[in-house]
Amino acid sequence: MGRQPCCDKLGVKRGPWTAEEDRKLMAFILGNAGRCCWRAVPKLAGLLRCGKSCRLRWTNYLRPDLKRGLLTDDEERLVVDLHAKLGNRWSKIAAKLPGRTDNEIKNHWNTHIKKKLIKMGIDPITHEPLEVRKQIECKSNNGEKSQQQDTHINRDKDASSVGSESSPPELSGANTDNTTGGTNGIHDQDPLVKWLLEDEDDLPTIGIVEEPWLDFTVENDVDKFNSIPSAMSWDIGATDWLLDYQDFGAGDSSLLDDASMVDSSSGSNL
DNA sequence: AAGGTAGTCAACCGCGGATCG
DNA sequence: TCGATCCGCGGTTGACTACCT
Repeated sequence: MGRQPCCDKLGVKRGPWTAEEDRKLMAFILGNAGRCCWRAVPKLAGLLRCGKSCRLRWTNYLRPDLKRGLLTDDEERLVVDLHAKLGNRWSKIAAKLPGRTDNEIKNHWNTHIKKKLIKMGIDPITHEPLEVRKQIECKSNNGEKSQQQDTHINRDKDASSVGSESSPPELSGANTDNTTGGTNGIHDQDPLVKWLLEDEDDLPTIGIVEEPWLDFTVENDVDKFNSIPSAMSWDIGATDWLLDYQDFGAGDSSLLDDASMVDSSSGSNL
């Protein structure tokens, strides 16, 4: 493809992860949560991967708190609403859906929700009814600038624009009352946006647990983590998954190759 | 049955921001 | 203050699968 590899080291493995690699990564992270940076993980875990690849594999697939399977209708609606407010800021959206990853939501958006919205006659970019969009484009062609597209682009580019943009598109998807347009500061009063803008500390508790293993960054204080009992990570709601995972057995090379196995083991869905 | 096409999703890439010395 | 390093994010790719002809 002509792109430079993210890791210039020769011999770094790429492509799909094997069950053995998954096992190594899981074992290392669970045993050493927070004790080093991602860059050091592959070396210490005995993997021929770059740290970035390890982090991605962990956050998108191996994390114990992940749900698997299709998004529920409620989750889809929430994604649509959040997308209307935030645009393609998938990580922010994912942060409001416990157990879902930004990658998963992004994929689901592109493969499912986008089409649904179009079928419903809603523009997946602006969240305006397509008829309204056509009218706007007509106006735009007559010399009037289309605020809709610009607004969305700005939102994508500038996180700080949320709540300050001049004419944000209103909620769409389940909410069809999206033709009212916005006024300055409208998002300041929007409970959804308020919620979105809350600090991570203020996340609602629905389905969210403390996740020390997720705080696997270089900033973590090594001593602090050393002081945490090694079993602690598993006392907070994700142990069932681990138990199921372990039940597959170390000799089961097909482990995790089949996503459905993980689906059934996680057993959770909204 | 075989080949082509579309859909899905895991994984990769490069950029921007945060942090550190 | 500045440069180096690392991480996280969003966009994109490509392998795999299902469906169609």
